[in-house]
Amino acid sequence: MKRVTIYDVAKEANVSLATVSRVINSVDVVRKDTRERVEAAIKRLGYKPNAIAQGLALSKTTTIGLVVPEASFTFTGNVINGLLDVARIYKYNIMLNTTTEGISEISDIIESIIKSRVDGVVIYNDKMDYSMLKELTNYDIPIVIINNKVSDEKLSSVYIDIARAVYEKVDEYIKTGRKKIGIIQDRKNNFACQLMIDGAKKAYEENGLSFDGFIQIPGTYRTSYDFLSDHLKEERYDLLLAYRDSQAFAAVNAAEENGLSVPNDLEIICIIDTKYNSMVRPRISSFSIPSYDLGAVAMRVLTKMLKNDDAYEHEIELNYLYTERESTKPAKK
Amino acid sequence: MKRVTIYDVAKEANVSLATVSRVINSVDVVRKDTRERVEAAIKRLGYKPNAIAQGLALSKTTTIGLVVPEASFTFTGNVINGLLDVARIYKYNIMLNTTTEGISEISDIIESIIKSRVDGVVIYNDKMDYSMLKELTNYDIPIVIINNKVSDEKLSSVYIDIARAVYEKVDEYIKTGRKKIGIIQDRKNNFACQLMIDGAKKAYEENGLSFDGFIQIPGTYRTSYDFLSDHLKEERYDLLLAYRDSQAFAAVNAAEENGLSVPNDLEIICIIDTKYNSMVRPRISSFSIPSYDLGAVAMRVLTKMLKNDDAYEHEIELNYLYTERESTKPAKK
DNA sequence: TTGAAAGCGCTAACAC
DNA sequence: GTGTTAGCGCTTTCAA
Repeated sequence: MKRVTIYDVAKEANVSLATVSRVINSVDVVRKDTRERVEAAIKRLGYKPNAIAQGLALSKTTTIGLVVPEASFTFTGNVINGLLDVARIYKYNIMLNTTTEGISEISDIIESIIKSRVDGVVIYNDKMDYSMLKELTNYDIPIVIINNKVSDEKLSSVYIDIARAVYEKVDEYIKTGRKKIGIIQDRKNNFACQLMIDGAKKAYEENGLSFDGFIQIPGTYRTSYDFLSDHLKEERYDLLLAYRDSQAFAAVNAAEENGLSVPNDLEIICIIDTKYNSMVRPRISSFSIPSYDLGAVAMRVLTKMLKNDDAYEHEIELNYLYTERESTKPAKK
Repeated sequence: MKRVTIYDVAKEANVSLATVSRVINSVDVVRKDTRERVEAAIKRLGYKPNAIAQGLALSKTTTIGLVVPEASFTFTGNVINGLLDVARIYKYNIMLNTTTEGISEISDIIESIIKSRVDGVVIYNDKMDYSMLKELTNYDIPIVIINNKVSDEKLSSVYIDIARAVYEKVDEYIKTGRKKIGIIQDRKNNFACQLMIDGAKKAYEENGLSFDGFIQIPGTYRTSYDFLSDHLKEERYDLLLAYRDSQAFAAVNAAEENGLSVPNDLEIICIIDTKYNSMVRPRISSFSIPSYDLGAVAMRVLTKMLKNDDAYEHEIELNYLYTERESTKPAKK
């Protein structure tokens, strides 16, 4: 089936290609009857405009680049869903790119983003590489960063104040006498993990204490679970904070297999929330980070940037909510 | 920063744009010193070829369309990872599209796929809509379907024989006297679920029995968990088969909260495998469907189709493996 | 209201 | 080995 072009339609409808172009772009000057003739021809031929040619003519692709960390999409998935739903509304296409461990690939991603001339980029990447940003802003293409508070002329961000979330929780625990708090390292989310530490530190310091509960997983251990199984034999905690759901599960399992009952002997809180948090037993208390909104808002901001609409904030903080479940002791009312 | 074009490079290097084109496409006729001059100019100007213009000139975008069901990416995520890894090797870009419940949107997706003139399409979608396929094959664009056994001239598929997996398992259970087997409906995976039923039916029939264990979740129940909590009060099963991990968890939770111990009073098997299966307690026995490979192989097949290499099979079946964990009784050795 | 023609940035004959 | 030029399919002035 030969691909039908605007010329074919023009010939079929007995008009010039300019007129066809006007019809498909709803330029309102076309007379009703010729428009109908063209529309009929389009339908008859099954014509679909070539977005590539349009992109070339307009220097505009209505495509945005999306960069996310590879590996698990459990949490990222929600972000993507939010982003896609909004992108659909505005008819934007999505070019998906994932970042892998190998740092060298970052430049490949930039290369491909620039080459494909996307109109904008959304980056959701924990190990935020500022060199990547710098290079990208060079091409002055609008960028929205998810989960990082940064902004610049062509750069906005949508994020959650994880440090504050942790700060508040830790402060509450310290004030109620549960001062031995650990934060489990998350190698795949170094940045977020650092924010957690920052929040904890602040809470400790404000209470005249100093924080030393960062639990580093030695490289010799294959999983957090393996390490925690050993670690919890020697070290007692009142509360363990994990970033990802799977790390919270690892903590629960390691605890219970060491004879520690959750939440009585050890409380556990997860930062991000996924459906799995309410599926395991005990259910894991967590902050419910609005992951879907993170994606949706990011895309919405990007569309504003793309139409040079200045009515938007460059740094958008979304609210989290703490959801108490069974892995923590009920708060005193 | 004005976007630099091939003309700018040509001028800078004092050659014609044809020569620049040859250099960036590594056409080997260029003399060494002029090539170096061009390369220097490219670097100096920070030139990156415009893939859109290339796409127009070549009628080839080196982009493939990927269609996946939205919602959870826990399992789909692995498929995507596999696909992306291979796509990266062959320098293909990915246009991501998700299908939602609303059936009307399918035509939008096709529309956007055709318009963007991708070179090929990979579809991973349970509720496989054959009308979608028909329309897509009309445009004779190479297509690879994941999780569905179909093929045609420009159509290949990569799949797993879920019916057989279930058949074998069910047969084994029947032969060891555990005949009351239930299959939990999965509304989000109707097709896969039907395959499970087919497999079970076959096993029952071959054993002179008939299968009536399909557990439909009434629409009035919000979750499988809610329904199973009630259902398991009235109905006893030897084995429950779930497609997704979350449904298996629902079954475990519902069972244990009804005083049924897993696996002693009730065994549970999950079809697809995710990391969560080994994180919950009891760990869930499952088939490990090679989800990553599903994506990787699909992409590899697609690249073969794209270069008109005929040395590939149109229907590729991948093997599954059964992994026994704690939600089933140990097989007698 | 419609058509002609230039141009978007690149590739690939075809000349030289 | 390198340059010239005609497309690729579309949008958008500018004329008519």
